Amino acid sequence: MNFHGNPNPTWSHFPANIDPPMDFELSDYLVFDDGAAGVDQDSSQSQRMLSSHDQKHFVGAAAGSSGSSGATSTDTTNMQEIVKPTLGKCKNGDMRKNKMEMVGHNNNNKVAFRTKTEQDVLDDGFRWRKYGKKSVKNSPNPRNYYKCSSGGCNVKKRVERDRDDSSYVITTYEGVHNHESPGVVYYDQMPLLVPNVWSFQASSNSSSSS
DNA sequence: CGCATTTGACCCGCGC
DNA sequence: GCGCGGGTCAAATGCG
Repeated sequence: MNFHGNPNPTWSHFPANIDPPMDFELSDYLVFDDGAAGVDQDSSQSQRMLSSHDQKHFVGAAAGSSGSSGATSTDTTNMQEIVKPTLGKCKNGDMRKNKMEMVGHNNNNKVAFRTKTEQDVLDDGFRWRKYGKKSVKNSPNPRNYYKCSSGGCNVKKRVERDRDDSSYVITTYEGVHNHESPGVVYYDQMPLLVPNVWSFQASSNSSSSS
């Protein structure tokens, strides 16, 4: 995959007041704090069930466009809603703990998006290296696993198509980038780093909710 | 040549 | 204890 040649914008770095020039539709946005891995195989179920949840926030503040990595094709992007599930399913963070460890608890931040797009992989401005692909039982579509290719950055990402509506892609981010993205957007002299936004949201959510 | 992708094997947790 | 399912590794391969 190529994020650089990808005509898609870095859709995740969203300055609040910029029109999202994207050709997909962000349908749902989930924040999983406290390391709860509720997204997993239940991702589609989660957000579906979450849609009935009353904690919804519009994504406007975290949405926008980056336009740095070549936002070209665009059409309409409708940010719909942010749902904060705060699920507590917590399976386990990393089963291969003997081989790799979660560096810091930043990795506990999990965010899942459901995005309406024809593309399999959305360009979020970061460079991802695919390290696995797996067919999951709940979905006819394979799930792809990516790691941030930046050294020292242990952010992971899962991408799968919605089993019920293949026009939707469910992207799950795990962890927070400890670096700026190649496609970082400077907005008002401030680099907008999506992971930071997520981190902020997640932490603020968790902190404020308690 | 370096980096990304592919893909089968392996590991681990969980449920029965 | 065993099987299943999900997640990760790592060698091979391809591409720029």
